[in-house]
Amino acid sequence: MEKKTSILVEALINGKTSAKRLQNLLGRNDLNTDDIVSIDDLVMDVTKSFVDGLSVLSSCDSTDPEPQEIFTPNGKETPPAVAKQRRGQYKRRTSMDSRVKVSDTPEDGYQWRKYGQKEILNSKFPRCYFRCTYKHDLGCMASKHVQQLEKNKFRITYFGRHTCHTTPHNRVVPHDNNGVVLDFEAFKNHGYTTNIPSTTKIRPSRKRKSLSNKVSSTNIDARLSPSLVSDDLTAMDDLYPYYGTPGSDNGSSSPSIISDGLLGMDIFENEVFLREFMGDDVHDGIILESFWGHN
DNA sequence: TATATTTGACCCGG
DNA sequence: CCGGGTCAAATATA
Ligand SMILES: [Zn+2]
Repeated sequence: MEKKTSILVEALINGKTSAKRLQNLLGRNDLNTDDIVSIDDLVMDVTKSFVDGLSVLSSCDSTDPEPQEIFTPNGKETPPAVAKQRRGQYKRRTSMDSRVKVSDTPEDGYQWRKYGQKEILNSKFPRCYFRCTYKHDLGCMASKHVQQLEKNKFRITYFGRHTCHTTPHNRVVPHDNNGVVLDFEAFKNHGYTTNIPSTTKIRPSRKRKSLSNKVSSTNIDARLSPSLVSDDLTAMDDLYPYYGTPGSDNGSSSPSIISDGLLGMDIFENEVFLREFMGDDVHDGIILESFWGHN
């Protein structure tokens, strides 16, 4: 049966996909508890694909005759003509496990690949669909939908989580930029506070170089939301920049840019971002630190 | 050459 | 059938 074949194929493809993701995950040595859970799930998925596939095979092997190849009467294979464009089953849509944020920029530091765009009823702007750039290379299943609500206002819905463990792009190296202002007001305006558990503690650390060496602390405009303020602004001790920009800049040209801009903070996906405001332009820039961990 | 975007067809649940 | 999500061939870009 064609139906059974498609079920079998789907099962095998699921197994292959899960095995690929599992391979990627096992290739790492800095697994967190989330990854452990993922590994468990992936093993279950692979097992299930075998069970499903075997189930299909055993059910049709004795009953149904083998499906014959289709030939034209004169022996030539049926030409696809314009090709049937028939596609396999689409992957199951998962509206669960989604997170939403509204931002004034569709960028978030991750590398995405656009795979679609749709006009949405009662929406002024089209909705754009993205998946992680490393979906195929690393089996990362993260994706997002971006709906522009108005000028400089985007609603971003995230699905799945990044397992690619790549560092977000577009990073800039902050120099010793005295006089830079950190505008934590950006916090409140992005709706992040509602997503931050009140019990969340900023993990203090003395191992790392204080950021106040690089940014004049007297100029820090700390208008953080109350739950995040406190003396734990020493949590800045825990903030340090990653280096490296896969883009065009070589890191030496960035300092002047930084010192001219206004910096704001961003929190997303357990990471703290510094963002640079240059007039109307906002450049997502520096990942400072993973925020609250699971272990 | 290789990778990213565009875009209409395809898929699927309601 | 419709609306929204996805696929993939054609196209663009470096
Ligand atoms: Zn990813």
